[in-house]
Amino acid sequence: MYSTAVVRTPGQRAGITRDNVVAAARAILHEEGLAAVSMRHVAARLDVAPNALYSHVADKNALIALLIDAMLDGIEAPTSGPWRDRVTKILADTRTAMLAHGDLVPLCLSRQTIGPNALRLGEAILAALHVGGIEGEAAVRALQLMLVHTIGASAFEVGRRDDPDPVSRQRRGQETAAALDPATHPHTSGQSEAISRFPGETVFQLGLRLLLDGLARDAGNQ
Amino acid sequence: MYSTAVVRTPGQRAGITRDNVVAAARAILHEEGLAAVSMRHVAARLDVAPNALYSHVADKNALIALLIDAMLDGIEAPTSGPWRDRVTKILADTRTAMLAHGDLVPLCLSRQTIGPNALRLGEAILAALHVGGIEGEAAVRALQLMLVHTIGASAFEVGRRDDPDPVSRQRRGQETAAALDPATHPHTSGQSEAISRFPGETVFQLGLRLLLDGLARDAGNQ
DNA sequence: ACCTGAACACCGTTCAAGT
DNA sequence: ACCTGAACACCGTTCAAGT
Repeated sequence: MYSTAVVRTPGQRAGITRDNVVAAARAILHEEGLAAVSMRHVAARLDVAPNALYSHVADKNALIALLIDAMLDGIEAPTSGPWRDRVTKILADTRTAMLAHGDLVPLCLSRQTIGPNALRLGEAILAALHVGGIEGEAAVRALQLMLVHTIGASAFEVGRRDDPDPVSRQRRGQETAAALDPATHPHTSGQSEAISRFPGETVFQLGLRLLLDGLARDAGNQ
Repeated sequence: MYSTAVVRTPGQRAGITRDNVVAAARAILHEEGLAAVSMRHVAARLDVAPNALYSHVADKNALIALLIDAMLDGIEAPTSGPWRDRVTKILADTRTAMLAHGDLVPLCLSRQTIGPNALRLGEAILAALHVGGIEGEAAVRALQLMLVHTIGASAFEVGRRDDPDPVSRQRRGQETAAALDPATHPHTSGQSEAISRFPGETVFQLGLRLLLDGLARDAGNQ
């Protein structure tokens, strides 16, 4: 497929654009996962030398930032309906998009994403909060709070989904059997089954509801 | 310091233990950050060959898991006082520990941590929730919800703290100026200052309060 | 401006061998 | 069981050079 013999000499151009680079990276991300998204691998798929990418992207970090915003591409922001429903819809769609790109989720929390899609959806949420009487700095804190919940819950879910049986995996590395000892860990041992599960949709909706309830109440009290 | 000439022949032992490996990794983590925590670097600090570590640790993944649990080492779980204060104390201390080991935080969300410290603190939170009338599966979901918030907010904070001016950094890679256009992004442009800030302590305490309020209310209604 | 060749300074992990 | 030597198959990035 890719990495067929390159027949270009130093002076010739390959006709690569930044969109091409991002598209190739996305393809690799979906087909082989984040670990396979290396500069060299992306370059090979485009049939260019590894360092050719640096003409279109500052470094790998910048490429990842582009991938993150591209993940939010299809999400639309409703402009009508009750404000809480609007917020919930946007964040639920965001969660769905993140679950489809699991590898990328942990990176979303640890870097501020200010791509066009992130800005568009953030603006829509601030607009909806405004309708609900949440404005100014309070609205920004509310947005950040809900982003932490949405991205955090998604990362939590992906980690458990992609790592089916961490108990038996980690057992040959730590003394985990203590969790099952009712003497030292009565509550944990009784709920070990529930702990190993993570009903993502349920927890996401529950947390978002609790946050919105509280935020709406705080706004009303002022 | 390390990587002085190794004078051991194949048959001889270096006397390394797993605790030594973890300690060396922690030292590197603190002094040079997560990126510097490589198997080869850790081995060099212990004056052993890179592959010698595999006698004490399954792979790098297992080493990271040990580092994560070690991060929670000093946190104590209160056994008296109001149940909400107990939960808040444990999670606030967890947040503090995470902020001190910023690099590690994103990894905490994407992998289930079942080391002894994580289990100990989880048990303490479940015990406190029990006092508050939150039991069984509801308690587990409450715990997961609060962990998502605590770890998520920490990751959010670290990402912004360690990346001081992401706007000017990413500007040479995406069209971010749209955020400042009042026509398309009225709410965002008006709050761009507040958005670039993230008052970690405030947001953490706010979110935890809202979650606990809601959880307590839900428990009372049943 | 865009691309290649070559290189630098790294990675994690495995395999065979030594005591 | 614990460790070394050597190797495999990779990384991201830079520098000089070509058109």
